Amino acid sequence: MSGFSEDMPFFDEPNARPAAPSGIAARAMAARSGQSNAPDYLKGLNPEQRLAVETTEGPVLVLAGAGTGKTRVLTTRIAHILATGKAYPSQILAVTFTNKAAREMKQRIGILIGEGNVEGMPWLGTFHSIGVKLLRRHAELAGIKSDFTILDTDDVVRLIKQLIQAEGLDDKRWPAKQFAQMIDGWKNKGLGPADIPEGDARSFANGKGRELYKAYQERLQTLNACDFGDLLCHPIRIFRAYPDVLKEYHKRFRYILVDEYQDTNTAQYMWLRLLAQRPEGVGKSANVGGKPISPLEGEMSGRTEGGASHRQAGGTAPPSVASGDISPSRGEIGRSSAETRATVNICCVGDDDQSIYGWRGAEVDNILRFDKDFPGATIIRLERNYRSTAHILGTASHLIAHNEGRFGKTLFTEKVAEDDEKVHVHAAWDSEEEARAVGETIEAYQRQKHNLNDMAILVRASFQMREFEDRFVTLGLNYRVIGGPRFYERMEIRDALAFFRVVAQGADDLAFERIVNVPKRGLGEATIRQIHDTARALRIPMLEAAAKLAESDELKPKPRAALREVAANFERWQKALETTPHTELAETILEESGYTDMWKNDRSVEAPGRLENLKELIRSMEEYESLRSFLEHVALVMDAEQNESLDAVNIMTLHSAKGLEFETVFLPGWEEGLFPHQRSLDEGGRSGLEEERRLAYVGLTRAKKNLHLWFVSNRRIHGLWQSTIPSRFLDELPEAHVEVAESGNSYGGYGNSYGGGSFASGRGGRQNPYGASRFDNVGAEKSGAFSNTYATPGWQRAQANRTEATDRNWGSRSGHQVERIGYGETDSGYGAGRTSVKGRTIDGELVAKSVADKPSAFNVGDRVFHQKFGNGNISAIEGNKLTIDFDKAGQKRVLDGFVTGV
DNA sequence: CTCCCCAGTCTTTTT
DNA sequence: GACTGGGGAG
Repeated sequence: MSGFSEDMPFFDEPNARPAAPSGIAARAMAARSGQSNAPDYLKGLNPEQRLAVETTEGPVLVLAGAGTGKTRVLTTRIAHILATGKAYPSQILAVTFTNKAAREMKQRIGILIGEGNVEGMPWLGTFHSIGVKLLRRHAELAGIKSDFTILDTDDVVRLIKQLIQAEGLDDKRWPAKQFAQMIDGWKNKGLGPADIPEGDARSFANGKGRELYKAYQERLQTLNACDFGDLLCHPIRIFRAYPDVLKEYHKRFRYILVDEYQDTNTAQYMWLRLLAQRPEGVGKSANVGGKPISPLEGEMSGRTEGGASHRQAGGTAPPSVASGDISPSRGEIGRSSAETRATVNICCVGDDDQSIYGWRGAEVDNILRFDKDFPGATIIRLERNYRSTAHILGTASHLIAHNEGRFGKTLFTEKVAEDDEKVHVHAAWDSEEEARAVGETIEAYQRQKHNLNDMAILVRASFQMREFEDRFVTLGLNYRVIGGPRFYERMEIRDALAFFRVVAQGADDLAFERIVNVPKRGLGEATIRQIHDTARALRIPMLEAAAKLAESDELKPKPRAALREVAANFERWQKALETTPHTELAETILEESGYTDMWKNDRSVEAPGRLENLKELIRSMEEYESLRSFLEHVALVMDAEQNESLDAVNIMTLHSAKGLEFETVFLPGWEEGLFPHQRSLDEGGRSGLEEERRLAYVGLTRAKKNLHLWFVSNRRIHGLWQSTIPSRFLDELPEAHVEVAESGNSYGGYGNSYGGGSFASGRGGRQNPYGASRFDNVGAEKSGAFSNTYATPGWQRAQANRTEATDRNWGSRSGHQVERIGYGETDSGYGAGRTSVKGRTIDGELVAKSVADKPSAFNVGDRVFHQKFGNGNISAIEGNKLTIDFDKAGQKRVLDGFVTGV
């Protein structure tokens, strides 16, 4: 609750060190009393874990393989430092990447040392949230005020677009989004406008890249705003320019801990180095290495002057250039006697094999280079896996062994049960069958009393999710999608926040622009430009400018009145800010602005959900003290909460599955082009492939007991059906631990080809790896159960699209009986829209049979129920397509097979 | 100023 | 196939 503990005076004392045991320490000692043995919190750790916890001094790298108790080590280590009185909670810097990880750590430390004491850990958080904290304290050193706003990606893109237009450039030829990504990339490397490579600068906006970047930074400054990258880059700049400030933090942070170190980017690396790198060891070794300031300083100046050449020489890993500079001096510190090395107590935990974020700037090199960066580092490997069966581990290890350039770890487990199942590999004809078969497998597990919550489907790309969702809706199987669009990224949330932002900070022009004309008030481009110009000319915020304009006669009556109302509204709300509780005020704002009404009057399907989200937003505000503190958290912290109480299958991407574990895991889509993804191969070459392989490794190691991989022969990509070949990763799995499904939910057609040594035997000159006749036979045996697969739009279209080459594979299909057709809940489902016109030429007969021969059993006015949309009344019928007015979801067109009479 | 249609895009994602 | 953003028509 009190955020003041960090400002406790003892930091000013030179050799401040808790002399007497603190409350926690005392308690830990009490726990230990009576036995000379380890305290409770150390019990149950294996020897390696314990070493990682107890090696508190000096640099430590913990290589923690999947499922080896990484978080446990991290949290216990903190507890240990606290309990032994080595530092106060406020003297520990612990950084994570995600809020989720930070939250979990806080919670688990709380369990170890008592809830109340975690409050005293103000420096446990994400890189960004700690960055904000630093920046709020020293904002003026970065040229902004400490109440700066944090812009998210959307704001940034809009801002850049304005700048591009202001430069007189074509914003179509030079997309703002692309430039935003470039800036992000530069900031990930810690590069300011002056530091970026000439080539980069030239490649955008007719060579104006650098100017644009500069203009962008200036604009941020005048807006008193930061983007996410600045939250790291500003502190770095401050630390470098103001050694005194840095020194303050050197004194403060006795212990530094970093989670998921393999995911750090260059900027985060620099940031850590600055904080970990002590020029002097507690008063004694000021002249060791002869460099009073962090050696990074040298790297810095080098880069500013000869940035371009430096970068070329350094290739993709600029810091390695720097580490060359650093190592000698560090070496001396490292070798110097133990008493002077109260310096680099940094502990990084990570797994090079789980580095999957190279594409957003993470440098695996950071972790691979750790012992060079921090000479004398202790490297501890955690290889004892507590999660998965031997088969799963064996499979994952064998796969990842195909990568070069890794530390090399071999996970092992001690629990080997005879009845452990091997890893299953299944083949399916197309993605729909894949979804159907996975659904059946899930239901089979469910019948064996497995919880849906313990099962997960992990996909490579999010478009794969849809088919599973569709299938599960028709099955009535509960599922939850994890990691979709973030709560605060939704339009209504962002709109609402924009209102709040303007109220809290009248100078927030971006927010103002977002909502001046929301709901529509007839304030178009022309009026807004006028506000803009006035604001620029008078150097005042747009809100003020709007108020001024409303009082002048420069506007036509209509916009003038509208603007006057807007200005008056904000003035009123800003006044109320002092007196009204913030949740109440928020509600008032949304009411009075007409925003809630706007959605109430909206007939679209999403409207009710949006209103619900707004309510949720207000509800979540209650946890915060003020509107301002809420806004700060919402920018950084807020994410959609999931309904944990519901028993549901989890669907998510492989990326968002990192760090999670499930009893049963399904990994669909193991095909060349999708996984490994073609674009990774094209853009990343060999290292791209290796990152994909690590992603596969992450996927495999999520499973505790049951693991099912799938690949299909046909997949629809960008709306087109394409035949695919099995992923090369399947070839890299060890036969001893893998079992190719022969029957059951999958067609067994592939079994033999695997037995022959390769799934992908047909790769390259692939004629017909799935063997048409064999496949047909299997299909025929099961026609009763499976035939409806071939009535799907995908099938229809595939037929329409078929070519000479694929023709014979399809040959005998069309004779199958059609039971039900199409997707249920999308209006654009089967038969609707343009494609049908073309598609029918070939499969006209089939369509005619299945659709036209089945007149709808419903009548206009009937009350029906739909799995996804709930209850509604039929308002029109056209063949088997029903138009239904749903009570909640609004009007929708749906096929009759998907509703039942009520 | 607003609405609608068409064209272009479609890996992964945190903060 | 589906979604977004821009341009053109009303």
